[in-house]
Amino acid sequence: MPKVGMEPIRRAALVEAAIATIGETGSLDVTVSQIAKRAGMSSALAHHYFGGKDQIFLAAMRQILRDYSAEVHKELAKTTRHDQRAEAIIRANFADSCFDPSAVSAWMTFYGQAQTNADALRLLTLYQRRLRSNLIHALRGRVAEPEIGAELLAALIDGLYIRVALTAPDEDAEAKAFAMLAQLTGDTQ
Amino acid sequence: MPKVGMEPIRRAALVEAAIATIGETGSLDVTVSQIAKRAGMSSALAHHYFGGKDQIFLAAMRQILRDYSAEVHKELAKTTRHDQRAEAIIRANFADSCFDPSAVSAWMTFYGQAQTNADALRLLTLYQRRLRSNLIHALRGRVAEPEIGAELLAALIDGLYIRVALTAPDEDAEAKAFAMLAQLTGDTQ
Amino acid sequence: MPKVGMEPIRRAALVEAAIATIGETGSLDVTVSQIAKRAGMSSALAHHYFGGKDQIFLAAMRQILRDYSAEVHKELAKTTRHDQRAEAIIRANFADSCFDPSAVSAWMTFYGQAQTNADALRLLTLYQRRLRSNLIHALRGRVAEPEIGAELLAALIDGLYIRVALTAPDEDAEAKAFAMLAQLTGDTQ
Amino acid sequence: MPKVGMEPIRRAALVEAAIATIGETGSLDVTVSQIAKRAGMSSALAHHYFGGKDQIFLAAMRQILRDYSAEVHKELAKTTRHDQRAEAIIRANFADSCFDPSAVSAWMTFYGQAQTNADALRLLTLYQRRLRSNLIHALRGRVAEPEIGAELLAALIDGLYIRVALTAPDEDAEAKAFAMLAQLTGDTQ
DNA sequence: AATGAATGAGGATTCATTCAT
DNA sequence: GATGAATGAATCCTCATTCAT
Repeated sequence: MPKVGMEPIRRAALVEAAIATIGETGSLDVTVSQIAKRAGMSSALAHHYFGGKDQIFLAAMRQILRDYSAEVHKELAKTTRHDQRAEAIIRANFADSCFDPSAVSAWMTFYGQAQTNADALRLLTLYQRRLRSNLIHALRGRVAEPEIGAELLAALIDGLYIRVALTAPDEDAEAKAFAMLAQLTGDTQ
Repeated sequence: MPKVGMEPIRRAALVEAAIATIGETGSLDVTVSQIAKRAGMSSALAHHYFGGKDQIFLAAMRQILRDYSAEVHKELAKTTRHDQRAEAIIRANFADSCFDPSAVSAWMTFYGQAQTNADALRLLTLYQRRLRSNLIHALRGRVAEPEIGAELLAALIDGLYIRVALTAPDEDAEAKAFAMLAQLTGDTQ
Repeated sequence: MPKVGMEPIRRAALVEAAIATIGETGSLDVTVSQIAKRAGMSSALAHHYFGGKDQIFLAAMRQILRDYSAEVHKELAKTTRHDQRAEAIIRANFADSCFDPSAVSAWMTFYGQAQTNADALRLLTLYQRRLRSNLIHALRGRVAEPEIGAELLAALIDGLYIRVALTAPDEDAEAKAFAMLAQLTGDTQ
Repeated sequence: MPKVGMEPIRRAALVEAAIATIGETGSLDVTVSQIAKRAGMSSALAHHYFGGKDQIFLAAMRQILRDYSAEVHKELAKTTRHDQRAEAIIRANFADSCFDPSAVSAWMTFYGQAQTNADALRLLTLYQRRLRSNLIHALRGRVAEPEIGAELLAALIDGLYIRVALTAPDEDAEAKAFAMLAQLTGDTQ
């Protein structure tokens, strides 16, 4: 057991533990000690590596976004047909991994944080910009005004996500987003 | 200065102060003392009337929902034409009062709370059910499947609200919701 | 046991406890808890009344200076002869109370604090200004240049105090200061 | 790059870094890590060489005293006339190097430390004894009672130093000490 | 010789909550 | 009805110190 080069390992463990703890608790009201204990180290070490609670949270958020991006890319890679890209994005947004309690909690608290924490807001904005530009690209050629269509679809995705994640876990959000897409593209269902 | 019958006045003052304080802080990280001071009384009294912090928050949320409902009813009352009801609901959801920092903060923290706090979740579900049923009613006769249309429109409203409230304060969310409605009803703009 | 009007009592108790604790420890490395416990209350209450550790220390320093001032006035009040005032001031500066371990500790840490803490520096300057002006007044008519004489005598008093307080507890500093005064006034001893 | 014989170099670097850090901070509230980093090594190594924080401080104090002694000897070496020695000592005590922020800080914290730390007290006593014996020697033949004169002058030097270092950086302490010396020796200026 | 890793202990501060008046 | 008094519990963070490599 080498005692060198632990930093990335510890950081990753802490980020994972942070997400898990937030997920279990359902809020940001988790202590550094809880996270550190779950990650198998002292809270002092957590501070040593991250500098403070906020930065642990921020790292966790970045991880969530990375995971989400990976999901999107995975789905996009599955198809080569351009007219299937929007569907792929929708599928990614409603993948099971997105409804993992940890992810839901992190995401919701994320929205809360964005009001106070500039870094959180920046990350959130980044996510939204990416989703929007992905959708614009995917809708080009399929709808008359891709910008507007993307905006609507993006908002719908966020809105459906919240509904399903919070209040209606059993609904098929994906199907609804597909319906909306059909509506936008004028396809007959 | 009568010393009796103060309860409702005190409670209202506390609820108002709670909303204002949450709005200013941008999070639920506000102390009972802050709220009580703003309401012009001791924190002990706040506890006396509400029993605890959580219940103050809950009362504040109820108030927010009441305000929101009032806005909806006000808009609905402005028109007698049934085919204007959906528009009225949209207008209510994007009224200036909904973008008041206090309201945004309360609403976002609400989403966060809903994961842990059963009462918060119940209130949130209530809101969503009401919005949905209002929309179903409003869309009846205008779209083929009012249930699905309502679902889409509701999700879109929530999604647009989050976007605009958090990351794009200058965008015209109302116009987009109208566009979506036109899309659903098949109206040419 | 009335439960109202405790603030001044608590504050006084804390200040006294702070001085005593600093005296016992011999440094500013004392915890708020220690002070609070000695004063018979929780550390939370200490914070409640003073706002923070620094302010407790500051209050303690003010108390030390008040005590010192009282000593000076007491000695000055003992004589009506103007040509005895300098002697009175010297006596006050070397009164037993000034060599109380608590006072010595507080005074020394005071010097240390003055470099970092603006308030501490202000208090220290105040003390020095007062001593100087007292001495100028007392030397007027007895020496050719009261300002310079006062400066010298004041420095000598501080210097002797430090020596005696720290390294030579058994020396008679007062006698030396009298010798210096005689030197300045040209009196034959 | 030889790996042997580093000890004295490391120790010297740490001592210098300690003095500089104390000077910058204005207090003893500096961490071993800060000192070690400034000295270009890990805090673990600092511990390895010195055994603990206290010993680093002590070494720093010894260095300060060494520097001070060097200043005294330098000034004494400049003159061969015995009746100029007292002046030389005074000049050394108010040399610019003595008012270097680092030195002032170290010196003041020194006074504070002396109450708790036996080693610090020993060093301080050593300094005072040396100053006193230097002055006695220098005053022999110039004043009737060199012992008393030395005592007075030593106290005056310390007192003036504190005043000037802490509260009146622009005053000419040296001139005042000269005035006092003239007073003692009965010289007309 | 040198260091990154790791922690235990502690400390200031905050706050919801209770209680005597 | 109302409040000042009071606190226990908790939390973030710091730091000297130790140890394996």
